[in-house]
Amino acid sequence: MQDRNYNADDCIDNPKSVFTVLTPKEKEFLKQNYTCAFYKKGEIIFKEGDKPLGLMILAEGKVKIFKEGVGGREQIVRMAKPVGFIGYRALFAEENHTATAVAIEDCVSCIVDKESVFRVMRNNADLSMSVIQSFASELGFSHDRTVTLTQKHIRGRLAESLIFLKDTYGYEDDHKTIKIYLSREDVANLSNMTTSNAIRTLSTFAQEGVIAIDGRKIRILDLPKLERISELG
Amino acid sequence: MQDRNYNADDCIDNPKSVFTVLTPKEKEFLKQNYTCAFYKKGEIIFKEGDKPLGLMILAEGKVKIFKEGVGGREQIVRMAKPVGFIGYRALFAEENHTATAVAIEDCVSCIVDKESVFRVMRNNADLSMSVIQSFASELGFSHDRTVTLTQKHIRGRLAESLIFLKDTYGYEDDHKTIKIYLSREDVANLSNMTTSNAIRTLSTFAQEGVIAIDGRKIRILDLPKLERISELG
DNA sequence: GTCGAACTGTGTTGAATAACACACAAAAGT
DNA sequence: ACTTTTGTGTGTTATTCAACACAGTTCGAC
Repeated sequence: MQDRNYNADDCIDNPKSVFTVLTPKEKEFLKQNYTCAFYKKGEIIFKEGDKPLGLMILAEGKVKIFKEGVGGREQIVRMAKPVGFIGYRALFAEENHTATAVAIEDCVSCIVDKESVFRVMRNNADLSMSVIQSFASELGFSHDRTVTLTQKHIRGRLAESLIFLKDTYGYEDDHKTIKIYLSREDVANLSNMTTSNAIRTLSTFAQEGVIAIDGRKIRILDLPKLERISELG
Repeated sequence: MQDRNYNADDCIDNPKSVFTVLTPKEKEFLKQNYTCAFYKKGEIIFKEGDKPLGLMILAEGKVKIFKEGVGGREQIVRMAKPVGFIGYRALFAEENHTATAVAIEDCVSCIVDKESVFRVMRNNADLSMSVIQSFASELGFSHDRTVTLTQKHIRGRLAESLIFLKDTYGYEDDHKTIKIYLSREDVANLSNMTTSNAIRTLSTFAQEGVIAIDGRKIRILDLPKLERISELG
């Protein structure tokens, strides 16, 4: 965790961030009240129980957010991508973090001081509405996931997870390879199954020609079929 | 679904509602832009796919919100109580409803016109912040639920559901009976299990002296033990 | 009050999947 | 280069729980 030569202002000026609704003056204000941090792959960004210090914006890299369940078994509840918030739920609920965030690859994250965020939000209703919309979408996603993970069978759960990863991170230049490289264990923790079963089911999908596996690289060969598997449960 | 002699202004003036942060003028404005509706027990308030018309406030009664999953099997994602919002996720996400709401008992609900809500929120940051906080809490609850429903065993899931119902609706005057009367099927749909297993497990709990059952009336006799069952998974 | 439908309760069977055990490969540290 | 650790892959066993079947009971409608 150390600073690098990343241009810190990028995440506030980034056209894909929610900050596009801000006035130049407000952007300037935020830029004066934030710090940037670098995280190596595998590093913990925040932990269950930590107090949120401010609004964290993931500027570069990918992050998994998970909760520890029965017997320390982890369930991934969210996958973050740039440019997006991380740890904002706890901040706005005025609680400590109820989940842990770990860098999947090297990351750059900016933290805007809590007071500054709240001050800008008081004056700019558009920002508040953006935050509300983020929450509303996220909650919808969480409800969907609850139903999927509890009701679908292993194949359906894995298929849906692969589609979710594709939708979230997109493809590499070949338009087939999912643009994120997870361990089998992470795939399992995302899909509510054991690592063994994730490995087994991925192999089966590969045998059936739905996907191709090369180490952690997963290529989707037959998306319609994958969607069908996901639908059927 | 018909109007009754319920004093419609109650839900906006109610000290437990989020509207306490409004100025008298703003309250007056909202009161001029909303309608009230009465729903009989078992009636559908809104359905998956419906377009949200405004911000619904549950003024009286209890409501279950559920999603249809694999093979039409329903999963209850939320239990609403007065005074609280219902159907607000879809409204703020600018989507159609992704879940269905059904009255568990006779209900009164007020709908504040969408435009009016948004207008007041633009001018009153406190209201926006209240909405944000509602969302943040709800999302935390949903994440918790995902982990519970996927990882805990039947006994743990049922125990947690009973505690959840107690925390949400409280006790009757005897300080033991949970103040909501659900069918075994609803208990099952809340706890991700079949009706048969809900019945069976409730019986077991009763035999063990943890709870007492009298029809749909459930009395918690040994809360610490119930909490232990929930903890263990 | 009577009928039918929905709800509740209990036993049996079978399928899904977690748990475990182990072998091998790859990566990381010394 | 060697060891240690971590990740991957595969077979076997054990357990949980859904599915099904059926009987009794309560509730609501007529």
